[in-house]
Amino acid sequence: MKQPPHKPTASELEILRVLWNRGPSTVREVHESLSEKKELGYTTVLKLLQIMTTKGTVRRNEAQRAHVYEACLPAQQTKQQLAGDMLQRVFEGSASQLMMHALAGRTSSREEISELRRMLEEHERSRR
Amino acid sequence: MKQPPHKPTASELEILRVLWNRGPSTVREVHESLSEKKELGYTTVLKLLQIMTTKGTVRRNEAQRAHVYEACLPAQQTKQQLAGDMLQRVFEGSASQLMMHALAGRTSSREEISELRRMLEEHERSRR
DNA sequence: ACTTCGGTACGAAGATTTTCGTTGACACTA
DNA sequence: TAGTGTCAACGAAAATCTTCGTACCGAAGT
Repeated sequence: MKQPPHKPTASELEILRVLWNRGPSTVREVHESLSEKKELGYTTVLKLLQIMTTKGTVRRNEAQRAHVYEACLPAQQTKQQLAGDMLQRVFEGSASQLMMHALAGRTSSREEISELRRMLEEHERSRR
Repeated sequence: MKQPPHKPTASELEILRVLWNRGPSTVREVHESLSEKKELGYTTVLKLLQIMTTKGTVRRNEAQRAHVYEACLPAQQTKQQLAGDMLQRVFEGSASQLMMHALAGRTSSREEISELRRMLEEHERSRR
């Protein structure tokens, strides 16, 4: 069966972020990367990766003794899915509402703001 | 103990949205509102509301026989928390990335875009 | 008084997530 | 070859979420 892309859980997302940043990695590598931030057993990471494999979130290459995992979908696609999901579930599709709440309560640098403006331009241009 | 505001689960969010839209409501009212979208038992909603009460997500007024529930926090605050959380967890704090992915793969109306631009103006103005 | 209706409370089952401990395979090395 | 370290597989426990069935309670009819 062709399953729709699963929405990753919080832990799965942490792992995906490592895979996106590092590229294909072994369990050890993912574990080391995550350990910098918080304590977490090696087998915990292994199990997560195994589950994600059965879900089709990641695939693995077993050619080496230490299997090498990589995300099935590009970061772009999953991030877009997550953002779109929240856009609907929380902000009823209003992107400006989403942005307003994301920006509230933080100080954005001048660069951030001009980047936002640039992105908006671009989006508008490509729209038609 | 003073608990930090809980991040609502998917189901809790659906309920919160009803409470935000309708204002203080009875279980029946929430249930009816949710039933328009999907089938869901009355007691399921009741239970959820009870759990949310113990979590401190909602509070209830028991003056009437049918208790009246309302969200403890204003929509604005919870939404801000959710958006900020995703901003960090998925986009490592980059608002422009968030916006790019939120806008990708959907056609935004001209109004939506100018609304975004307006927001950005305002945010920039209030920044200094 | 008896029944019915609209409500709460409670318990519990099933699903999913998160976390590890243990076992056993394999390979390197002293 | 015995010992040590690295790895995957598996099972399982604990926590959390989601869903409802059942029991019980009071008010309103009849």
